[in-house]
Amino acid sequence: MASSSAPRVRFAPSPTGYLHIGGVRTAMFNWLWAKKLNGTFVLRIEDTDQERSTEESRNVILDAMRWLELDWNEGPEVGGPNGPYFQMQRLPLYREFADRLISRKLAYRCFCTKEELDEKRTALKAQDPKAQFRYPGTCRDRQDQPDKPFVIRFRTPETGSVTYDDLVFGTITTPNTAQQDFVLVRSDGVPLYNFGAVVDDVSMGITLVARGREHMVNTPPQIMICQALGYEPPRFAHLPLMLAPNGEKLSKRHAAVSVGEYQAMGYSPMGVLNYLVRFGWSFGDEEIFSREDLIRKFDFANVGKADGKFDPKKFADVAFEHLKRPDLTSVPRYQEMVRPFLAEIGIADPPEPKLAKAIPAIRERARSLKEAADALSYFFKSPVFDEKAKKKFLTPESATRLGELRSLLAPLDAWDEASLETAITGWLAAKNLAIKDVAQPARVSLTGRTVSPGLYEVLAVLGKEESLARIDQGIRFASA
RNA sequence: GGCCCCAUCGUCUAGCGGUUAGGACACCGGCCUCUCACGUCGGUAACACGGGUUCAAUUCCCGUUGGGGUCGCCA
Repeated sequence: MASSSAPRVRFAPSPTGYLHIGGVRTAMFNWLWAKKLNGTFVLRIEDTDQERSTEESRNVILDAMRWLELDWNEGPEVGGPNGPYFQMQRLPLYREFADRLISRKLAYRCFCTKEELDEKRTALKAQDPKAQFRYPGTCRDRQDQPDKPFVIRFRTPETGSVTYDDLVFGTITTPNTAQQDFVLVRSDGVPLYNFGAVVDDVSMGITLVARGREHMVNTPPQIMICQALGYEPPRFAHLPLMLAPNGEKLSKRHAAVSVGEYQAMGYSPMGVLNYLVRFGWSFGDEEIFSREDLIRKFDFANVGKADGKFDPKKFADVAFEHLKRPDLTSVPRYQEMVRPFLAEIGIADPPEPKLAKAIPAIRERARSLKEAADALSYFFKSPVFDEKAKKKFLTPESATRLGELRSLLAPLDAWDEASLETAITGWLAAKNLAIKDVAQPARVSLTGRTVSPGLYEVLAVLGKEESLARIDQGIRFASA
């Protein structure tokens, strides 16, 4: 399927927590690029931090990816020709690549202990807090000491520079003096990020690495490793950062940052994706996109360079737009998404036809699926009365009106919105009344509250029998 | 501090030498209206600063200022 020009991209989260919305944006940009160009999206789990990696976190991340419908062509559970897709299962490969570098003197064993180095580092910092500690090169040319544990360090060239052409930032040049002899493999044989990522990227045939700008500093060392290994480096695209409203690094201190929280709040997957895609990327003046739109329109050429600040209000609005518009969220899809939220409030199995009729009535006044469930509740359960509303609108005088309304409705055969409107407006005209004279008492009777969709819509969704029963109850309350 | 990056309304952004600097969110008014929404009309609001280049700079170059990333046997 994939032609030779089709990109191979990847998303490589570490399973050390939830899936952060910044990570979602990175994953999505990669995914969009693969979809657009018929490429391959690889999901790789970077679990080399054994202290912090957990299986639970891995599952949370995979679930979030699935919820967002960012499907991967190769990776956990789907497999693929370049597996395994968990770094801890690829240890022999890293060993092999590291040995290659050592035998060519491009890397060397370092027997300095972490303690020794930490001591030197803290001593230096104590002397001059602004000084940067660099590995002094103690083991660069030292003979092997077979009994002692060692890390493997990269022999960084002392002159020259690394230049690459970033798809977003353009040409970036970094002097090699900015680098030290960094560690490739820990003393326990587990690779560090820069080495593991490069070995995997080259062995998995990754052609473009798109990731957050915080990784820009890792790119020159990674290119060095890549070239030392004898591979052509992939291309890079760094994405501007999503900061908190106050300009700090966005964390849970500032806002909800995990996908799971937005799912729980009742945002739709496309609501989440649409907000995040517009963060750093634009397509003229367009704000709202369907998934298909995005695949067609996305391009790294339209990714901006400036960091931005997260805006929960805008996020909520974009999410709402997706829920509101039938062209973006079909009624069946809406039903499927709102059902878990209905279940949460005790409406376990709402009948499909009624739900399908109710959704168009509430969708433009529910900013989230959670609000939608609430707005839908009285269609499926007895209304819960707002006491203040009851007192204000279900009065003895309104009892008369409600009685008349009931008499009007009781003989009606046609019970659709248009017929109800015709019948009721005719009656009002004959009685020289306005709809507002009867709407609120009727609304409170039918829904238990003062806020709801239009009266005719509510009646139509509720059906004749239920509507009459609720009006009767309203009359009883009003007369009491 | 070293290295790297960035700079248009409060926020997300359009703009790719000549525009009344556009859109969206938020905010403030009006309209619509059976409530609430939706919708709709309008308003407030931005090119950080200083030098160049050019007939002409928001746009190109340099500097200043401001902001950010990163300096681990984390990723």
